[in-house]
Amino acid sequence: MRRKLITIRDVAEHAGVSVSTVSHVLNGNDHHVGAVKRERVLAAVDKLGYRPNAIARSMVKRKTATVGLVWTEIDNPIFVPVILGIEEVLRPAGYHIVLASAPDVVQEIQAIETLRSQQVDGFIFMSLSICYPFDHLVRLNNEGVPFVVINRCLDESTIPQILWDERGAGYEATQHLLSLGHTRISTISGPIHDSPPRRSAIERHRGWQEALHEHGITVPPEWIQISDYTYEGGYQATQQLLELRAHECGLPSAIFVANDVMAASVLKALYDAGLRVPQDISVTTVGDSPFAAYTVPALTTLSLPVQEAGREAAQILLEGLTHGKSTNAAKITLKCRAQLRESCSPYHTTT
Amino acid sequence: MRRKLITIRDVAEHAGVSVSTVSHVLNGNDHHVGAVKRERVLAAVDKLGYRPNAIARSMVKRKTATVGLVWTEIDNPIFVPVILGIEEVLRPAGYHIVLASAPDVVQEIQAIETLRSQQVDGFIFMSLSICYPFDHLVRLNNEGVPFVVINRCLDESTIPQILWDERGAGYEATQHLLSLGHTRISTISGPIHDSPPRRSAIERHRGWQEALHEHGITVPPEWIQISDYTYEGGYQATQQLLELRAHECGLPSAIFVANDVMAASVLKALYDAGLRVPQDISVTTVGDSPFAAYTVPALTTLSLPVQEAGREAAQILLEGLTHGKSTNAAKITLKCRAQLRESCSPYHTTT
DNA sequence: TTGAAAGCGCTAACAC
DNA sequence: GTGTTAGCGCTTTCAA
Repeated sequence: MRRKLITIRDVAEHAGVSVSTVSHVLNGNDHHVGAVKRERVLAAVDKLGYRPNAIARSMVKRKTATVGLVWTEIDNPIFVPVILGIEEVLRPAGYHIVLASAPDVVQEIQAIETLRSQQVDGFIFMSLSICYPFDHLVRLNNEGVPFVVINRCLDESTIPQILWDERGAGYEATQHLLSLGHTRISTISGPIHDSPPRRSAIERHRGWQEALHEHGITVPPEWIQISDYTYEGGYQATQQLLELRAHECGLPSAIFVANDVMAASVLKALYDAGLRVPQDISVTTVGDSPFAAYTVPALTTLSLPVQEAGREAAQILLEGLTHGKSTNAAKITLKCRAQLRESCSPYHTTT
Repeated sequence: MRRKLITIRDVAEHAGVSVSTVSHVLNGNDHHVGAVKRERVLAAVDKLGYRPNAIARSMVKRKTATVGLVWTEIDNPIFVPVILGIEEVLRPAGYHIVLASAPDVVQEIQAIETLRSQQVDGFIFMSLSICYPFDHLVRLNNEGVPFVVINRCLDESTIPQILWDERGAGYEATQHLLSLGHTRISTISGPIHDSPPRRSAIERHRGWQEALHEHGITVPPEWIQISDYTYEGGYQATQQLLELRAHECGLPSAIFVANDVMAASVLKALYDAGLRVPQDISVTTVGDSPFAAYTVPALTTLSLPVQEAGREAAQILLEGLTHGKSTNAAKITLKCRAQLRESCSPYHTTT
C-alpha cells in the first residue's frame, strides 16, 4: 500500500515518548503509563493517522488472528449461510477468515500447506459430505493445530466435527409419508454409489430404508432411483419412475426425494407428465433452500440447520484457539427440522 | 501453531550454507547458486520439513499477496459464483482472499481499516447494487490502493467498477413480451424507492418503461407494483395485481418481474389463483438462479453473468496489483443474456 | 512509570 | 557464487 508508512516510531517521536510506551498504550497496557503520556500518544496516533501493522505484530506474537476456511467445493449455495454462521462468532472474537477452495484432497493438502505458511491460527474444513481420505487431517491434529470439520465423514473421534443428522432426516421424511397412510413409497436417492462415498446420500437413503423396514414394508427395486442431487438428475429419475405406469409394479403413491434441488425438478417432471402433487402423488425431501417454500406445490421437507453448523464450528474452533487446543473433541450432530408444507396428502386410492 | 518453528537458519545450518543462499534457492534466484549447494538446500528443506513463514516474508517485502473481499451483504446466493470467478483468476496469480462482510457503510469503513492494517494488497468490494455513499472509497483510491467495485453505483470515473446492464435486462425482457404481441404489460418491480437507492431495481424498472415508451404504450398505474425482491414480496404483489380482475383496468396479459426470486413466487401466486402461465399470462424476469430453469413453467429470463463479474473484477485488480496502480480506471458493464424458456407465449385474446 | 534493546523469520544489498 | 548483515514494524523483557 504505497505511501510512506507511518510506524510506531513516528508516533513515539511525535509524542516525545519511547516506542514501548506507545506500544503499551495501544495494547491497553495502560496500567503503568502516565495519563499525560497516554494522551500525548493518542493524540499523535490521531494526528498522524497511524495504522498499526498487524503483520509486524503477528510476526512477534506468532499469531495472526486468522483462520483458514477450506471449502471442498465452493460451488454450493449452502456456502453462504455456513460462512454467515462462522463470521457471526469469529468476527466478534477478532478473527479474520481466509478462503481457500479445494475441490479435491490433493488441493486440500496444498491449501493447508499454504495457509499454514501464512500462519493461520486454525482451520475450518467444510465439505460436501464426501468421505475423502483424511490422513492429512489426522496429522494436522497430531501437530496440535486447532481445526474443526463440517459435514464430512471422518471416522476419527479426536477430531472435532459437525454433522447433520442425515439419517434422521431421511427417516422422518419417510415417516411423515407413512403417518399419512402411504405404503407405496419410492425414493429418488442421491449419489449413494459414488466413490469416495457421499455420506449424506447414503444416510438419507438408509433413513428411508429404516422407516420402511420398521413398518415391514418392502418395495419393488424399480422404485429405487439412484440419482445425483442435480435438477437434471431429479427430472430424469422421475421420468424413469413414471415409466412404471405400464409396468406390473405400478406407480408409488409417494416419493422421498433425497434433496430439495431434485425435488424441485421432480415436481416439474410430475407436472409435465400430468400428475398432480399431492393429489396423485406425495413428495417429501431434505434440505430447505429458500425456494423450497415457493415451489408449486411448496415442498414438505426437512431443513438442515446450516447457519447453526457454521456457528457451532466456529465456537468449537474458538475454544481450541484460546485454550491452546480443543478441550474435548466434540462430534456434534445437528438435528434436522420438519417443514410441513403442501407436497403431501393422506393416502387414498386413486382419485 | 505450536511446535518449535523451523526457520531458514535451521535449514542453512543443516545444509552447511548461508541463509541468503537458502533464500535464493527458495525464491528461484537459482542463477547464482551452485548446483551442489542447491541440492543440499533442497534436501535440508525436505528433511526438516521446513515451511517458509509467509508473515516474515510479507514483513520485509511489504506485500502480503492477499486481497480483501468486502461483501456488503453476504446473505445472497450470488456470492458463491462471484467468489468462484474471483478465485479463478486470483488463485493462479498466487493471491489469497480474506473475507469481510460489512452490512453497512460504517462497518465497511471499519472493515477497510482492519484489512489495511492486515496489509492486504488490494480490495474487491461487492454490494447489492445499493447506492451507498462512497467518500471513503474515493479516499482509498486517492491513496493509491488498488481495488475494484462490483455492482454498486458510484458515479466516479476513476474507480474501476463492474456493473451489469440492468436497464438492458429490463428492456429486453419487456421487448421480448412486446415481440410476442403483448401490449398489456405490467411490472412487479424491485425496491425502486429505497433509500439509499437500489440501482438494479431502478434500472430494470426503467428498462421496462423505455421499452413500453418506444412502442407508445402507456399502462394504468395499478399495473405497476413496487415490491422488494423477496419471495413473499412477489407473492403479495401478484395478489395485488390479481385484484384488478374486478377493476376497470383489468388484468395485464404479461408481467415483467424484476428478479427471479419474485418471479418464482409470482408463478405460485398465479397458480394459486387458477391462472395458467403462459396461456393466461406471460412472465419474464431478470436473474437466472439455478432454480429458474426448473420452475413450473420454467422462467424466461435474462441471466446476469455473475461469475464473469468476479473474473473481470479480479482481472482488473490484478492489473492494479502488478502495475502498481490501475492503469485506466475501467467501468465495465456486462450484458445480460436472454434465456428463453416456458413462461411466455404469444399474445392472444382470452383463451 | 518509562525507555533501551533484543529479537520474531525473512529478504536484499553489499562485500568477499 | 556465497556469506554477512542491516533492517521490515512491532512486542516485550529487563534496567533504570
